Amino acid sequence: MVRSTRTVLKQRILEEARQVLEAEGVNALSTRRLAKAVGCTATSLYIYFDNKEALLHVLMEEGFEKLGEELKACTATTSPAERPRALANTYLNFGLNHPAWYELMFLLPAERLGSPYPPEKYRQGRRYLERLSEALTGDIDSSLAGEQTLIQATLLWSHLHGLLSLILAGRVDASLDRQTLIDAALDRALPSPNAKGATRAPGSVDLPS
Amino acid sequence: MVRSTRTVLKQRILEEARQVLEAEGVNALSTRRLAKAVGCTATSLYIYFDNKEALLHVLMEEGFEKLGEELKACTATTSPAERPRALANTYLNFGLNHPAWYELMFLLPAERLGSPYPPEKYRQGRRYLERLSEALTGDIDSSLAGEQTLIQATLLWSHLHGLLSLILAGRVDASLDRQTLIDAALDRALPSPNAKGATRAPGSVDLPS
DNA sequence: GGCGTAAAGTTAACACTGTCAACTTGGGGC
DNA sequence: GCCCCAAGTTGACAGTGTTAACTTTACGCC
Repeated sequence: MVRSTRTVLKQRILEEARQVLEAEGVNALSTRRLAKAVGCTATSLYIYFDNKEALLHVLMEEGFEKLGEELKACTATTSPAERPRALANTYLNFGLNHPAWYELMFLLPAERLGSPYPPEKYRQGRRYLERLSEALTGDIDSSLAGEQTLIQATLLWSHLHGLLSLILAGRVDASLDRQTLIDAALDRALPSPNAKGATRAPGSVDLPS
Repeated sequence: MVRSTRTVLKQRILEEARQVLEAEGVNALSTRRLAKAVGCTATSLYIYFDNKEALLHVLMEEGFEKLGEELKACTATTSPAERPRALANTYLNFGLNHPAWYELMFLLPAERLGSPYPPEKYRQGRRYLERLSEALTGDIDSSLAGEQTLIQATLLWSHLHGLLSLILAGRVDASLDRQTLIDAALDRALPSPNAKGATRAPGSVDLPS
């Protein structure tokens, strides 16, 4: 291993990890493989990360960052009325377009990530819920509405997450059109169904394949 | 290894697997561990199962069977009106009371189960959807309603599955009462919300811990 | 400019995992 | 009583995450 001046190795490892994740999914990530691809030994990884789990946490936070920015942008460019549906679409699109990232962030069993995922790292995740809550309550007095709003936001999240899980795992009936299913889910999950008919709602999901 | 007359070893392996699954979760299941606990070598497993995946499939089918029977019993003992909510409660209870089984059956990433889960083994799973469809349409002309009903059933399933996933992964806000959340989910997810107020609906979820 | 030190990386090993080829052993049928 | 085939084992391969002990290298300091 050529000793790199002022360790860029960590970044090269992470870059390789990103590529492997996107190309082959989360369980193709192995310490030894990353090390080999990057040209060092497996133990060198432990200079920069406490363990494999810590490496995955870094990746997860990158994912949270990315999703967070997309949701933020969505919030900024939509009216309060259309915001809930637009946010939901953004969330779904993220999962459909980056399935491996979504699996890493939300689908990976907690045990494989070192039992309790550090709570402070969930703050970023909580922000999504707060953003959803704000959107659902109309951006005002979100803290006043309190529990009831948090419940509604959690329910919306669970619905989106459930649908995404089933789709990504390939468990939905193949005869069902994905977009139809998603539209129906949004109509059901969102409080204000201004279903005017066949016109696609703003920010509708665009399928990857 | 004492040679057992007329192979009971397979059953002993499965029994041990069930115990490990329930006691320590799905990723505590390892071929060598099961073999050691049962008193044979790891390779003996391959006499009775093509591979580890095949063993897990057997367990999964047992789980499907169990869930299927609970749903069947629920269908038999409820009126058409209360059936959808009762079925949903049965599904949720199964997941909450047997988290490891639920993880094995619905949460395990498909890749870890040998890429395409044999489609014919999904028939059992499809039955749940059909049962849901029947319940949602009022038990009559379920085949006539067709796609629209299948969509609604899939949406209900995805909602229940999403909520269960988040709860089992410990990702819902700790300040939220689980039962409150579940009740709210059922009110939202089910078509006929005869929410008469504080009276608990029949077949309401009873929490395990 | 040589030198010591601490950081950066490596080697070798441990304890696991799933899986296979080749071997041995034992019980039941002829 | 013998033979055969199924049942089970041995030993190995390739892979996983991880650790302790070692070597190498870059950099600041006198």
